[in-house]
Amino acid sequence: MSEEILSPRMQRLRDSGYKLTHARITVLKALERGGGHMTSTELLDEVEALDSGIGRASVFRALDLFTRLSIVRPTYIDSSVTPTYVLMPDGHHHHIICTQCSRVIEFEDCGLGALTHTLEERLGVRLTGHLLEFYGLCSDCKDQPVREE
Amino acid sequence: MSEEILSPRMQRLRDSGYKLTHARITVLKALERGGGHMTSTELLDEVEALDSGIGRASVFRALDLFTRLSIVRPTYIDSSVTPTYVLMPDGHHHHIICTQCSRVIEFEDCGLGALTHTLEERLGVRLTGHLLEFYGLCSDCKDQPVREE
DNA sequence: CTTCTAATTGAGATACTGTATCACTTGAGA
DNA sequence: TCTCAAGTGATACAGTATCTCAATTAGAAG
Repeated sequence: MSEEILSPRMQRLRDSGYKLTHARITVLKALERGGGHMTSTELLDEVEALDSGIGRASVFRALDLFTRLSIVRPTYIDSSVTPTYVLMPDGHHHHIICTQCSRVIEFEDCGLGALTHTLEERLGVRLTGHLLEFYGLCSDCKDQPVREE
Repeated sequence: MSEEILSPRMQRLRDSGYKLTHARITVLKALERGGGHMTSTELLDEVEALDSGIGRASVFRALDLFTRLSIVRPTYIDSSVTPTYVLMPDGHHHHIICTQCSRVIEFEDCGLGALTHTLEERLGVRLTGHLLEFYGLCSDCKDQPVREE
């Protein structure tokens, strides 16, 4: 395998003391294909398409590991039954979730670099990433009353 | 019932056109007792303790409604199977999650008021709340290598 | 390259959480 | 008080994540 070109994420895996296994690499590829937002079901399908030999358990184990490494982050967008896994390219991600129609609007600038630094110094922690979510009504839902579907 | 003293949250419920039912009030009380972070299981237990006549379905329905009103927000702190419901007193909440031991450290100031305003103007949305999560290692886990338990 | 070993995996049974259904009850406006 | 849409409780059901364990594998050492 062409292991000479390791993506930064795979590098991070190895540097943290984890093995660079076929299953983990495949899950990472599937996540990257998904465009950043994927439910576990969508991910399982994508992994299945890439390599049908990989078991469910390994996919969930990889997700769990990636979460701990801030490569990915589960969040609740639509259903409470299935988290959506958000890929965090540089350890962070920001979006707006419409609480009416579940539309997700992403945005880039958050200006949280300074706060990250302040928190690390003040609390003695080591921060590897962050997720900023705003909730509200998108431009389409804004003028409709808040009601159940 | 002493309905004369309505908490701001209950007021928000009614103002949005929802009935102020016994089940919803009880779920809100249980959430407030829980100190702000509760899994659905913990919440079900707490509601059971307050009034054993309330059914599971109503608790989940209330959570769903409260989520849409930004009274509460589910987030995945520990396991991906059970979201933790975070009470958002003023529509927003901020915390740091240790990806090693799952400890949650809360902090107050986020300085996101200006960004909220900018986003509303630029994107034409109506924002009712936000959740800011930082991930990393707490002061206790910082010096240990990243490993599975 | 071969050996070695702890880490990791795959399969599927299992556990558990959230949802759907439906007859009954209730909040709140008239 | 009356009325009825909104909401509820019970429970069966659906679907997702976990657990277990024998088999496999990544990567270090020789």
